Amino acid sequence: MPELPEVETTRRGIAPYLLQQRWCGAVVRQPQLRQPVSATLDQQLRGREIHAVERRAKYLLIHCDGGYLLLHLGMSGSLRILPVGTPPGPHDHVDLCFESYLLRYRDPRRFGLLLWCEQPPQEHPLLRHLGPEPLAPAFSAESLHHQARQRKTPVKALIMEQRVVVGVGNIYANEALYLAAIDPRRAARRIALVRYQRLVVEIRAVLQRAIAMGGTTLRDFQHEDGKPGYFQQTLHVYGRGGAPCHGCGQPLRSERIAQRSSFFCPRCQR
DNA sequence: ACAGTAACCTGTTTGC
DNA sequence: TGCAAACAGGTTACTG
Repeated sequence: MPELPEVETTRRGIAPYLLQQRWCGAVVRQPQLRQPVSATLDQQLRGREIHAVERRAKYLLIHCDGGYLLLHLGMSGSLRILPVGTPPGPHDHVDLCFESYLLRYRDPRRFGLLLWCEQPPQEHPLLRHLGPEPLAPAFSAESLHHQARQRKTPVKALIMEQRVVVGVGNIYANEALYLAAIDPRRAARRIALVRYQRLVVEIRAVLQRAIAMGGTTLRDFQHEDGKPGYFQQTLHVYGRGGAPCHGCGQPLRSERIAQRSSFFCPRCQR
């Protein structure tokens, strides 16, 4: 599930429970994630106070005195606030504990990440090479057009590259290209600046809309998890191969582009 | 420098 | 109906 809007929704959901609080400790049941979870996480966190809960790309940074917890949800991760003593399910790998509740990390596929870091974020190997945030001014049509100059790669692959722009996952790459009327297979260098201007607008619009909707259905992190479906009613192309285009009624095409499932309207997108 | 592939893991869906 | 293959929202490392 986690693309940028869901990570941002998670950040907003957990932040009120974390800010100004002190960690009581951590329980690691399964340390084997994308990188191993520190065996001493409990000692590393215990007693530290949290100052800020930040998002960079799809990473969450929980800033404490003396360092920060770097967290990624991978393909299947989720975080929830639960009462102390809630029995863990099969893929509940880590509990991060406070006095009267806990932050529980669940991740069936274990592509996620949970690291205690003391070096500055901008120097961290996982964060150092990340491109601009899509909602920040540094992400512009001009820079996108410039980076696309020599690139024969399909434009969809380009906008999913983390060093070009962060946080555009497979769903929103498909959606944004549909909204911008650009064929996702088109070589990046064969797209004019004016079309990149529209693409930047649509990437921002689709992400902002999804954040707004995620905020309405995933607001309460204390109870169940509010799962997917939150943005699904408004998807134009993703997962709709063979179904009629919302614009022209022609059947949408489904194709693998750069090893990712892709959906587009061959008539509306050129 | 760039494009393509494999790999990390488990759960769910698809197809025979 | 049952089973195996294919596929899934991400990212990185390696290959040619």
